[in-house]
Amino acid sequence: MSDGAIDVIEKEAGAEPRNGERRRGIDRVIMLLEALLRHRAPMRVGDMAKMIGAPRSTTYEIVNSLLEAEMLENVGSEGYVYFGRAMHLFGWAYSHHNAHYRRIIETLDRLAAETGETVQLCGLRGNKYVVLDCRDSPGPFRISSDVGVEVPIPWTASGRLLLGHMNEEQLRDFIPAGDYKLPDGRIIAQAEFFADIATAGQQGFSETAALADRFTWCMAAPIQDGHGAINRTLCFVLPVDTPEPRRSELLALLRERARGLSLAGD
Amino acid sequence: MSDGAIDVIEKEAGAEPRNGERRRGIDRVIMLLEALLRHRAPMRVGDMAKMIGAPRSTTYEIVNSLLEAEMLENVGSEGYVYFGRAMHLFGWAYSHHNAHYRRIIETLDRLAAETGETVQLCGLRGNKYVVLDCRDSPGPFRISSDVGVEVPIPWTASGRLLLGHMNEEQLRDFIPAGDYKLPDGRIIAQAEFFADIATAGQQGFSETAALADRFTWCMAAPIQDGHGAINRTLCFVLPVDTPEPRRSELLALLRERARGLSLAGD
DNA sequence: ACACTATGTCTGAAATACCAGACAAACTAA
DNA sequence: TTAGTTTGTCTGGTATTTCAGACATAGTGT
Repeated sequence: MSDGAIDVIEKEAGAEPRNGERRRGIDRVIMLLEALLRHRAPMRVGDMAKMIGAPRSTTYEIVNSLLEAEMLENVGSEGYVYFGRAMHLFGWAYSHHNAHYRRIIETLDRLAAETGETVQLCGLRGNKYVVLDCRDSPGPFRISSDVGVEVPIPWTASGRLLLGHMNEEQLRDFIPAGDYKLPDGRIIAQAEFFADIATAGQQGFSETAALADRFTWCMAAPIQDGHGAINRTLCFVLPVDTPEPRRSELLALLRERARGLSLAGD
Repeated sequence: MSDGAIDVIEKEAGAEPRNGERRRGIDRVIMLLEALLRHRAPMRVGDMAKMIGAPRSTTYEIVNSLLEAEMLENVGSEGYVYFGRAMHLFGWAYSHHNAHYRRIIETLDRLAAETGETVQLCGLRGNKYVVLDCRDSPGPFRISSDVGVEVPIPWTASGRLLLGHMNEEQLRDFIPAGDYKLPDGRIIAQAEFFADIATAGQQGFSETAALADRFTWCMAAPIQDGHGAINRTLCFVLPVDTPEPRRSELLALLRERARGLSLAGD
C-alpha cells in the first residue's frame, strides 16, 4: 500500500484550487460522490479527502452528513464508506420516472431471460461511452461489465451508432486523440473508424469482434428518440466463438426489439 | 398560491428547524433530494423551494449545481426537474457493491422469471417499511409498487417479520400510533399485531390478505444476516383470489429461496 | 522499545455561501 | 388593456462554514 515515493496525486489536469482556497460544501459533495463512483469500492475518509483535495476535517463533516442521510453508508467496521441506501432509491426513481425508460428496462429483462446472454443498455456521458444498465448472463463464466464505467467510444460497437449524427470535423473535435488506442496497444485508424460509423448508420446496427478485449463479440442496435436521433443502444455481449447462425439469430432479435423501443419517428 | 398540494418537509434528522434560520447547502441538498423522492415526480424549482422551506434564490443555485453534476436533470421544457443520470449510476454502484446484495438481486430475478408473479425485496427505513427492489409480474394488469415509498409497518406482512427482535415495549415506542390505522379506516389492534409478530417469528414467514388494500395477498419470508437478525424480507404480492394450492407452492418456494440467501449464522 | 503514519474530534478565525429582496420578463385571467 | 402571478437572474451584507492545525489514540513496521 505504501509506495516508496510519496506522490500524493496532485489533482489531475486543469484548474485546481490554489493552495488555501475555499470551496462550497455542495461542490465537495459532488466531487466526493464522483470520486467514489470512479473508485468503485468503499473508501476511507482520509483517502477521500486526498482524492477530492479537501481538508480532512471538512471531509469528515461532509461524510457524516451524508451518512446520516443514508446517501453513504459504513462498510465493515474499519471506517470504510460507500454509497448508501438512499442512493439506490434515488437512482431507482430516476430510471422509472418515464414510461419509455420503463419499457426499455422490461425489454432488457425479457431479452436476457429469453436468450441467456449478457444484454446492455448503452449511451454517452460526455465524450465517453457508458453502460447504463445491464443483465448479465447466468452461469459461472459470465461476461459482464459494470454500469457507469466510462470507456473510450472507439472501443465499442455502440459508440459507432451513437455518433452517427456527427460529421468528420465534429468527430475529430469530440473524441480525445488517446481514445483511439486500444488496451492492447493497437491503434484504430481514424479513417476506418469514421467509415465504421457511416456503415453502422446505414445498416442500422454495429458489430465488433475482439476489439476492446480478446474474448467478446459485441453487437449493438439503435434506439431512436422521437426525432430519429440515437441516444441509446441495446447490445449483446457474446463470447467471440459464438457460432454464426446463433449470432445472426441474436442480431435479428436485438434489432427487432430496439426498433420496437424507438419512438414514433417513422 | 395555495400550498394545499405541497407538504413542507421539516428536517427530521440533525439540526432543528428554527424558522427563518440559515442552513448549510449540504443540508438543503439532502432535504431537496428527499422531497423529490417523496413527491415522485418532476417538480419546478419554485415548488421545491417551498417544500424544503428555502429561499428561491438559494434553491436555484443548488438545483443548478446538481443539474451540472447530472444528479438532477431537466424534464420537459417547462422548468421541471427530476433525478438525473448520475443518481442512477450511484444507486447501481450501491446495489452491487457487495456479493450478498448481488445474490439477492439474482434471486429476485429468478423468482420473477420462474413464477411470473410480483416479487419484492423489503426492509425498514427508520420506522417505516420500504420496498427496496422489485420485479413486477408481466401482463396488462399487474400488481406493482414503487421502490422507495414508505409505508406504515403494521400494514405489511414483511413488517411482522422485520420487527421480530423487539419486545412489546420497544414496539410501542417504535411505531407511531397513527400507523395502526389502515387506509380504509380500520384500526389494527396493537395486541393482535404483537401476536402476529410473535407468530411470524415462530413459523418463519408471514402472510396478510387484503390488509393495506382489498386486492392483494402478501407473503413474506425473512433473509437473515450473519447474526440471525432479519433486516430484509423477500415477498410475493399476489392477487387475493390466488387459489390455495398455488399459494402454498409459492410460499414454499419463497421460504426456500429466502433461506438460501440467509447468511451462515448458525 | 522506537519512529511513523493515520484516524477521528475540536477549536478559532476569516473567507464566503447563503439569504433577503429587487428586477425584468413571461404568463394568466379578467 | 390592467392587475396579479411566477420564473429566472443578480447584488450586497453578514451569519456561518470551511479551513488549518492541534490533539489524543490507534495501528504498523523495524
